[in-house]
Amino acid sequence: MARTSAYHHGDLRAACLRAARELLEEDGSAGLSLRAVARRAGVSATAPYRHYADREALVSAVAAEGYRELAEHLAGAHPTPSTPDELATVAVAYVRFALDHPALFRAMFAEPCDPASEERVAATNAIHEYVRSIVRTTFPGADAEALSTTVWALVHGLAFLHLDGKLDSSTPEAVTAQVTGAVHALFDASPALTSAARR
Amino acid sequence: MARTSAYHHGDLRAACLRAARELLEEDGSAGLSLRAVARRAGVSATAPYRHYADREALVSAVAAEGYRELAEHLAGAHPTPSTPDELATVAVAYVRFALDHPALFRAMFAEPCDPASEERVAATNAIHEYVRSIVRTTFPGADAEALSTTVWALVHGLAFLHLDGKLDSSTPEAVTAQVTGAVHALFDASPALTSAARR
DNA sequence: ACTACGATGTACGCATCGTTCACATCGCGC
DNA sequence: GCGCGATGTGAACGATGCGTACATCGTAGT
Repeated sequence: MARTSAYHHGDLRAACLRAARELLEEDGSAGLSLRAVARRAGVSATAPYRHYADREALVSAVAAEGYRELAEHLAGAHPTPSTPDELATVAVAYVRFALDHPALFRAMFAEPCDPASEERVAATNAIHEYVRSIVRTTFPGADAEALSTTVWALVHGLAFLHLDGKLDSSTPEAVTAQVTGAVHALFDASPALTSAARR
Repeated sequence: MARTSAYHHGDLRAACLRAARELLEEDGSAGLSLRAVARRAGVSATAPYRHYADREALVSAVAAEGYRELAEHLAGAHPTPSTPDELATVAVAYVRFALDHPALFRAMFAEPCDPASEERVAATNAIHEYVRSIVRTTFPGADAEALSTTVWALVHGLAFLHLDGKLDSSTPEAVTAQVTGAVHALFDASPALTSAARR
């Protein structure tokens, strides 16, 4: 905590983000108050306003960070997926991320997300583009646009259903099996999709 | 507003629910405060506490009502879907519902949803069972459990992605085409699923 | 007919929150 | 040195969730 002085913090912006992340993981979205963030950063209640216009801006920043981490996490699962199996691995990583960071994942997707935050739209576009590129290499003949949103939707829906306890998330294996099965169900249709694109 | 007296409201419970629904559609989830609900019902700020333990309980009640309406809406789209096309119609209705009642839909799914609310889990179980029954009649040979959660996840994900503006929701036709296409992509795999179940 | 009681609302208070505004304090460029 | 812009402080306002004590009603039992 490189504090430049007793008065000035040094890097309040980053400290707020870190505090916000921690509060999110600890107390859920409800616990994320600007005042609590300020408290945790050891700073007055109004100091964060120097760096974030309002609570929404802070949440957006946290969400954007979450998007970046998600992207890293997916890339970590498999750098260059090019088969349905490898794609399934990435899908499992997506759902795992949601289950490992439930409050963060909800903050990323479960809020109105005013489109004004460019940081946010850029990050989500990156995710979409990433999925698109995977689909392109995995199914060169298919309609990449349509198929990528379809697979994204499938995985995204699985993540939310798991988060809401609608699906069996008791063991990592159960989740893996569920997600892998669902992805394969979709990809067994790839020949049909491919021919449809050629038609 | 059958008010039994100037003092007693008559049916505050129902009035609160109605007010909450209205506030949700008008101001989004953030605008849903117990005090605002009380105000709209023309009653003191703490009166609703007689009927709902806390804010969370009210939201749960609204969400449960939302689940019931969703079920009705789906049934209205097609009473007894038994082909992929008819199932796609129901899927479109699902996404439409989300887009027509964004705040309500988010309240239904985008919150931690403590599993203590039986009203809520019962309602969501009903939805899941409904999907399951459709899948069973549409694909008698398939693994109904696996396939139904897969299709639910697909549609659910599409709904959220549309809600978040990640997909083109500019015209109803675009939404319909998107959802129909995705569902068909999944169902073209049904023979594979069926054989897998038999294996 | 009266009365006691349980259900329903009200009045009031407390802690917290988001946000604003005037002011204090620091570091850096002149 | 020193002045100015960036950064952080403090008090304050209105709104919120929620708890507690009290008021008011319909009604059942006498």
